Amino acid sequence: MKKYRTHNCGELNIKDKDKKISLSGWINKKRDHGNLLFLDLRDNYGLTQCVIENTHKNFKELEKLSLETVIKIDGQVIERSKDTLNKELKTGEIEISIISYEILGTTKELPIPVFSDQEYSEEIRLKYRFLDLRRKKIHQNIILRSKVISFIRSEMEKLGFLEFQTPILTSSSPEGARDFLVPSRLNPGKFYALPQAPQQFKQLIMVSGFDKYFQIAPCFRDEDARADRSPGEFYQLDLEMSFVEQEDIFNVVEKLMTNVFKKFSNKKILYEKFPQITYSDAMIKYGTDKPDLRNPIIINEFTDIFKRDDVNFEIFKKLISKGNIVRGLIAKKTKDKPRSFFDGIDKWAKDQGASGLAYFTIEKDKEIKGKGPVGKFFSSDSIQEIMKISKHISMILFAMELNYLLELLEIIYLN
RNA sequence: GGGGGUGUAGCUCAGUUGGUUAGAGCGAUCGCCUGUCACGCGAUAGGUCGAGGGUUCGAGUCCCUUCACUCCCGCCA
Repeated sequence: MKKYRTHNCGELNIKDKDKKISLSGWINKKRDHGNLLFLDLRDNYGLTQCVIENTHKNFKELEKLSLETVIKIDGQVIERSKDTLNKELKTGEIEISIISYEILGTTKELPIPVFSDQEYSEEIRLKYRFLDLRRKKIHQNIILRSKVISFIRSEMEKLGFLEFQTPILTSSSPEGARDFLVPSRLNPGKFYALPQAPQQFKQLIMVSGFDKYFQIAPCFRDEDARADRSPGEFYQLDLEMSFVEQEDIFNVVEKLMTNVFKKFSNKKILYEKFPQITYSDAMIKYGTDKPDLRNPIIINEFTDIFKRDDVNFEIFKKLISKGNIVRGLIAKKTKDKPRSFFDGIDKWAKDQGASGLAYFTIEKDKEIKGKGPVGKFFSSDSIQEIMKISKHISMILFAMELNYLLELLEIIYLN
């Protein structure tokens, strides 16, 4: 018998029935029925339910052990009766009848429970990082990250890339972000910088003729955090190729990204070949150089509508004559929204620094007409002209400046 | 650097218009319970209401200062 375990907590099943085994792990959860105790033992690989009855000499001791105590259990694999199977668990067809146990590590009272889906503030999670990383979801995320990175390495190698490490302590490079600085003991008053990206070193590699380089590279930037941006330090897949054009690089990255998502995600992959949009097209249609193409809304050009004689929106007409343009969003299913919905959007636009938001909804009862603050300025004909863009529109928003529109996309999409 | 929000039990949170002894769930401790898998039931312990100052007969609640966390802006190829 091995000292700590013969199996891990995720591998025993009905085929191991009657085997004498040993497991080591953390007590994930206890269910104490007084004369019968269930104890879920957890390790990196999974959970196994162990069971002991009050006729056993160790029953009272095991009952007293607190969660997260690390123990070794010697026992026998037994088949669960049909009505006590747990299909949620890989090991749910069996359980371990405890023969003896040994405490490997005790615990104080836990500041945060491991067995819980409750969310905790980052502050408390980082303070007790070792407990946070024991929690199921976080633990599995870390395992997933390891597998993704390892997969990326093997894919890059298959594509003929060589992996290089580059130095961390370096001199400052003239990039946009502020450098992290590390004082030098040997040169008092002088500092190393941490690399914002492996820029200089990979260029050295490439001019030395190594042809294809990649690195899962640590990058350090001394800038403030954001909700979606870790402060200071992150990793990026960094790559360089020799004697190639833009398309060659797209081919490598597209293949890699689709393979990663095919392997690790169940989500539908929308594009094997990434859509290519020029910067100017993206700015005109979406108002951003990183559009989310799952969002069907695009920004339309309405300057000509406002030039019509049967449209009497004088403020915009005046601005157009000075060379401004009018662009707008068409939103669906907004006709029956309460006034507060529109006021909310208007207030939001003002919060963003705009003077306000011109909008109207379209009524289609007897004749087509515009409703809302600026609806009366539009003739039936001009609205029909707008509806050529989409038959299903019910609201239209105008703004004179592109920047405000792009963020409106998001808020309307969500509503 | 600027603006907003939050801070109450170990954790997650409630606390009305300023008014008696500040509550709940989970966790902990103790007791009961032989088929649970978020087991169930009962009891007990646990509080500098972030800190400091002020207003008031009286402050978790109002005001000022300060600290921490958090979100947004700035910043980040």
